Amino acid sequence: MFAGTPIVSALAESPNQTYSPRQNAVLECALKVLVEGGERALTTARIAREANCSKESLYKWFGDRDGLLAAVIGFQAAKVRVKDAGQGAGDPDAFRASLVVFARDLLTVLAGDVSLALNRLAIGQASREGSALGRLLLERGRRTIETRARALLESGARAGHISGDLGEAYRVLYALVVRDSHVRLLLGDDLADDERDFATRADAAVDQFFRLHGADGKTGRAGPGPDNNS
Amino acid sequence: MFAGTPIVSALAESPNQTYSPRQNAVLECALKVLVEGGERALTTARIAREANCSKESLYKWFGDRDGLLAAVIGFQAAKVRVKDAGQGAGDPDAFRASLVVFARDLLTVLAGDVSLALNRLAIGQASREGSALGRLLLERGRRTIETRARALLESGARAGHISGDLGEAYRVLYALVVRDSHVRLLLGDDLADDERDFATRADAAVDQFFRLHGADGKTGRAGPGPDNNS
DNA sequence: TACCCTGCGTACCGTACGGTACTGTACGGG
DNA sequence: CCCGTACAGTACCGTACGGTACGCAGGGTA
Repeated sequence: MFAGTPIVSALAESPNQTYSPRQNAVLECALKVLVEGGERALTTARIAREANCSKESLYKWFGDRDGLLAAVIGFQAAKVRVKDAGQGAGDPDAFRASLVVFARDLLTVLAGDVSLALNRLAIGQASREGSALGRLLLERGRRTIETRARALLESGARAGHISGDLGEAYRVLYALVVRDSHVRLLLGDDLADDERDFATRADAAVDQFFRLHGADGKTGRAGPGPDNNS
Repeated sequence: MFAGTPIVSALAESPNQTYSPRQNAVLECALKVLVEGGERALTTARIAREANCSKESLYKWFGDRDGLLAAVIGFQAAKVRVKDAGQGAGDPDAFRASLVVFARDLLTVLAGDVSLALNRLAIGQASREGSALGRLLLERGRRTIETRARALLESGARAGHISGDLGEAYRVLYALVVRDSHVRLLLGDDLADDERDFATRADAAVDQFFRLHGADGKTGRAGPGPDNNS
């Protein structure tokens, strides 16, 4: 996913606390436990046992359980990097293709086990404690996605492919791509077969996006806008 | 019909399980506790204390804690009724107004304390236990909203105001109205000022919906296409 | 009055978890 | 060789919770 691609603007990580390799290994282990068993399984004893470390070390490194959870979220967010996808903005087809790639990536990330587990964790803690984890997740995870998309849209706007407010355009694109799939997945619902086809969904969503925010007349496709509805 | 004898799982069958007034009062109280303090506060002891009943009664009525949670969700869902809003379909303006009302109601419900608390509860339990609560919530809560919207859209389609597949239209409408607000609220994020203006949001979303699914040329408004972007 | 049923209040039990303290051990520098 | 540091492993403690058992009051019935 972020394998060989070059890393772009990794956001000013001033508050980004870094950990030693050993601590990162423990966090990776905690993440695995979280994904496998949910929050209920994420006990300090289990993490310590799974990671072959002592509970005392956990508390020395991360303060308390909440600090550990925050570290897990920050650790995962640090692994996600913004792909450099703002190229080829001059060509309408290339721009459209970039949007489709973004949409497909977005769906893939949101539907992933790790993302779902972390979001469930943050949502479960949102009621108490001022939703610190939720804000952390939004700040670290969502921000990177948004910056990537906005850079893409901005280049498209400069090339005259789309019109309208960029922030509004981003939100519309996000809505058309994700729809209610994220919440339903968080609730444990299964996506329908056609909903699982992220490539087709991304394509259709970008079509609809261009009908709302494409520069006048342009659909982002070679031919006029399709009408595959019965 | 004697109430209180059978201890059913409340999840499997008997979807129309009804409770005595006393039990409903207890469930109402449990709902209040849940909204105020989140799942962590929803302990059997606290419910019993708050509702002036004994823990033993709770277990006799609802089986165990999970049964109680399921009963709370079912109890809340039973309070939500589908408003009969499919009138005036012949008039385009009235049809559009009905959609706007639906959109505003949808946002209001999803942003409500009770809805957020129940969704957080179900999401927190989604990882373990096969996400029974999540399915219950989707089945009871979402279904009613969807039926109302689909009836509305169907009447609009019959009157020739919109085109395209109805299911697709519903999902697009939902996406344009809700966007990512639901997830962000679940995560504890605060909506921006303009996002909190549900009336304006509903209006704009319906505008966009008509541009995607309105019968050719029709925007659902008296005048030409709107320009609500800054 | 005797009996029974319902349900409140509460004491109680087992367990699980967060957090702490203690011990043993490997390592590295002086 | 000694000492400080870091860390694994584990025993331990206080607490909170789910779930159960028991006592007791009120009301209905005969």
